[in-house]
Amino acid sequence: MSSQKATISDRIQEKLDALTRAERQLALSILENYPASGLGPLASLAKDAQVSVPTVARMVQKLGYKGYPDFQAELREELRAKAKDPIAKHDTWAEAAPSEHLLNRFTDAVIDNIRLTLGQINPEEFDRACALIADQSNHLFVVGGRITHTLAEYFFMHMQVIRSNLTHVQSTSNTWPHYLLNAQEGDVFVIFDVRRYENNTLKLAEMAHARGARIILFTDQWRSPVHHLADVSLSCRIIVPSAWDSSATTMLLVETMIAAVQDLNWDETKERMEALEVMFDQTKLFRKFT
Amino acid sequence: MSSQKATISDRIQEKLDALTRAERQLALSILENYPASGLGPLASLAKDAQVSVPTVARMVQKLGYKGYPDFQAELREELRAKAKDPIAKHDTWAEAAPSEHLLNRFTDAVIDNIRLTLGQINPEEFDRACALIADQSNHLFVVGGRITHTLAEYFFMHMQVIRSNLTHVQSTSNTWPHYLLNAQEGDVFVIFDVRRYENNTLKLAEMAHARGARIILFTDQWRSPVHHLADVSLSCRIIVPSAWDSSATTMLLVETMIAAVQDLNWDETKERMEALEVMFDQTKLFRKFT
DNA sequence: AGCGATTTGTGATATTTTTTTCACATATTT
DNA sequence: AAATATGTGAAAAAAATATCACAAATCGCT
Repeated sequence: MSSQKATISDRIQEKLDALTRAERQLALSILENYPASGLGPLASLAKDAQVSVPTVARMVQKLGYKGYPDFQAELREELRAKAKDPIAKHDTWAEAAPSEHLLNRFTDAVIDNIRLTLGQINPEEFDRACALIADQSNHLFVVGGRITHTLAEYFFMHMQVIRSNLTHVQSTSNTWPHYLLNAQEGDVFVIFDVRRYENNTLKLAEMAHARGARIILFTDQWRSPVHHLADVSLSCRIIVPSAWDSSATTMLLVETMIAAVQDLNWDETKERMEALEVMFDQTKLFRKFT
Repeated sequence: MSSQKATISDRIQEKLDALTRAERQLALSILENYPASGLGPLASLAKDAQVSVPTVARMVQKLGYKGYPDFQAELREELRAKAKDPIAKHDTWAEAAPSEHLLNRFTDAVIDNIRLTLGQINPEEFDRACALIADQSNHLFVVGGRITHTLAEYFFMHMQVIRSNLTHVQSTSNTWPHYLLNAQEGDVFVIFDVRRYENNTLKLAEMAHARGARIILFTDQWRSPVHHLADVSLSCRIIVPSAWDSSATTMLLVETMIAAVQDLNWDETKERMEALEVMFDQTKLFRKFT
């Protein structure tokens, strides 16, 4: 059911035959660089199309709009819809459920979060962060807060396999100052801090920064205050139709980073992974996967 | 360095720190559905961002434009340029990165996982699971394994706020048989088990099942053997271009379930949540979010 | 080619909308 | 407590739009 709403572009092309010479000239000019030209003032559009002002006014009414602003509003709406589109062709994600079902609304929101988050990411920064983390000559500290400690743990757990020389710090714990005693210039802190930002985390970041460590921050769209101290800030959108915030997008980034670091260290990691496999087989802790 | 001219989006992000709270709120709103919202009248933009008209006027000048129309003109120009650039037509997630960049490949895979996972979900089963979990007369056990224990913990942490009468069990721990002593008919087990499936988890499930408990299972596309015992099985696709599997989709489902259960128990939870808020404010553990 | 009908542009004007800017009260932050 | 930021309501200025009448151009047709 491609009930795709007809775009203005479609509408123009459809009516192209019913238009007069000057109007057609105008129409083609609109399509020329669509939809940018239609979003400027009427007079500019007229000038661009080398057509008079009344012609434009007459045509938009012919197309069925109340006036030029009306026409523009729909163009903007179209742009809005298109921006969200890439995969939004799905009317629903869980097709068996109505679109108002939480499954669909929640997923919509998460996809949106992913889209917006990735759109704002700076790949160079991301790569730089991965390189920092992959370098085993720096000690790696992983820091999580109250909500984020599961993400931190997830990240830490994988890093344990990928590299050595790392520590997991829980900022809500009161033992963390001890860890800092070992921190030195050049060490790397991966810090998770989303709203509501935790003062402990900020303090820890400040001390780490003072000691010359580099900070990679996973935060939300409003950015933890830690980001002033961070070498690389990755801010994720976390809004969902829930009383809670979503960590799904952050999880995606974390996993991507794990994969990237893994790739960088593949030569060594390979052996570790294989060793792990053997160990699991021996202990019969896991079933063999076929 | 890319010779791409800096977009307004870039510019906003760059200056994000130099902006005040309301301005930042506005800036994020502009980025929200970029660039459509910036192309409408100033007043609408202000309304969308829930910000006053002068704030908008002040910000665009702060960004270096002579006035709002000036700002809009550049937005249109950008749109024009983008439409002409054949390379920009690529639908990448991180637009600043080539489509072969891991950020894009990984995200593609996850979106795919989400799509396929949601497509296979039975909403009635999902709702049934939520209802079971929301019912506080059943004791709730949350069970995680080696990899999944972070997800289990995440789920448990939220459930602690939403309801009482629950226990977190780690299947890899050897203390879990003790928990089972308390399990009785009608109790609910939420079990996480993805490949490689863990024998301990299976045993635990068997015992729980034998005692008449009901099982809700989060697993992967190949399904843990536990699924034979489960009342509701939610299987998630977890394949990504990495040596590891992805938990992002499972996380999405878990969060959706948290939101759904939250909704079901909202009357009671409301108070708990508010109490929590007050507590955080008192302890000054978190900063006030505006 | 030439005629009538239709379309289009011109220039002006009225109308509406939008932008800009104020001063000041209220919030918020430091 | 002081400094800074923000919203309110209003009003002035600017810009954009909608219209009009009429002349010029174009078109369709014989």
